[in-house]
Amino acid sequence: MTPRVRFAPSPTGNVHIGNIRAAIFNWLYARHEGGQFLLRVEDTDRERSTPEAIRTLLDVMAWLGLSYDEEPVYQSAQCARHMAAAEELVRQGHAFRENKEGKGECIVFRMPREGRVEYTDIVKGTIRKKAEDTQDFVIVRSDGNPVFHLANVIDDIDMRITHIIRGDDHVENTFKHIQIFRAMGVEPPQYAHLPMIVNAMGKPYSKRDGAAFVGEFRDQGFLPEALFNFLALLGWAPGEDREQMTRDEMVAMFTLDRCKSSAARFDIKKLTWMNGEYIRRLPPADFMAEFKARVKAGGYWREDLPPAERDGIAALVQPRTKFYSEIPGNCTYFFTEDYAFDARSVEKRLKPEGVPELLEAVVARFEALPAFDHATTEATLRAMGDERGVGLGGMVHPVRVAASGLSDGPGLFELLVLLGCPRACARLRRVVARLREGTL
RNA sequence: GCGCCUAUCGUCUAUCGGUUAGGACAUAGGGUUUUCAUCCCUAGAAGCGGGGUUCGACUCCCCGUAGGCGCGCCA
Repeated sequence: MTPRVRFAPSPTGNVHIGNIRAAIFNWLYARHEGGQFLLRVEDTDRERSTPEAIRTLLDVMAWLGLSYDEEPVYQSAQCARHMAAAEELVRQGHAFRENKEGKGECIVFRMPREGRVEYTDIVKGTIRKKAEDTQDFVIVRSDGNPVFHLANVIDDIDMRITHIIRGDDHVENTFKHIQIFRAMGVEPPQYAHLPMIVNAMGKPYSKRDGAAFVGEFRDQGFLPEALFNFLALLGWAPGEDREQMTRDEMVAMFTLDRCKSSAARFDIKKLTWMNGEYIRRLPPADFMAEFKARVKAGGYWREDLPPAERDGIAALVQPRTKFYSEIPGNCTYFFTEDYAFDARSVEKRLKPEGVPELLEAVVARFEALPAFDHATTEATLRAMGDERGVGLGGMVHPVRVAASGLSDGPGLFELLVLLGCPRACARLRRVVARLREGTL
């Protein structure tokens, strides 16, 4: 029998990072085992389960590449089936009607009165509980609607789910669930409860800890591959010190018995590092697509940019980008003459005595150059640095700040060549003028 | 309160009774580079406490301690 697993979120408009991690583990397990990964939308809460919320859920799944194998099941459509099951349970004596607190008649499921209830969790081992520590629970509300436990189990039966991989917060529910399975005459599936993801304080990860929803990571410019890789490593380690892996590699190595059972802290620094790794390895065309979109959104994009210049800029920005939302903030000077000057850099590199004269001298030499390329610009500044006894650095720093407004970024000569001689010299001249006016 | 679960560097983790307890992120220092990023090198950094079992415990058992989860006519 091939394994069938499912991701069963309730669509609330945002998909929490902990939730999607469960989806990832289910997906990896299914793909590793050659089984099926199914999606069940638990949309019984009609208020929150709006079409937009469902849309968001599907978008997030697609973004992360969490492909599912059959048409999604919408739980709201299964209500009649749930009720029929409840009636059956009453008929069999596994459940009974009761009017608690005068709210009207509801259906209560009977838990065992003696002995113990236990199951073997693939990641946590055997978990057991004395029957006396369990309690009967409502499966159909007095308003006639099935409760989560009932709906969840009946749907899992109907979908022929073989392995339930979900968050740790469900371990207690599992005692209830396996009893419903048995009462329905169905052998319970295998369970694997994943550790929770917690924040830097070790508390449950929430909105207050920064990005908590998948959409926020996407907006900040994290790559789905990086987020997927990072999340897969929270509670799972393939061994052999493997960390950065392709999706195929993860699929090949994923097993539930290598999952840990203790909570994992979400370390945004490591995610950021990993994202930088993924961005650096991106094919230039892929980077360009996002680069262009971000620059455009920032209002800096110029359609008239020659392709060579455009590609050159992206090539310089790509290796320095850790996440996309750094764009275009870290490279506006490529697109506009009205770039911002970093105050500390100006103070350190442009304010010292003699800088205007130095920049003027650079302009004079640059404009006399027969060719304006990496070799000639570097040779020029190197020679000037030697003549003045300030070294190459003494030339590069002021020129960089004048030309870009910043003291860090791509190599100066790459930058100058991309700007071209006329534009670069105009920038230096403008800086000289502003320094003399005292307007910088 | 009751029940269940968990416990290795600051963080993610490896270790399935015998290791100088390994790797990665982060941090610090150094090298390369015109800066930044990258890259390379180096350093510091861990088995919660107490009992057992064993020739030998991070590893198995028990007791503490701490934390998490659950105890809804929420999901």
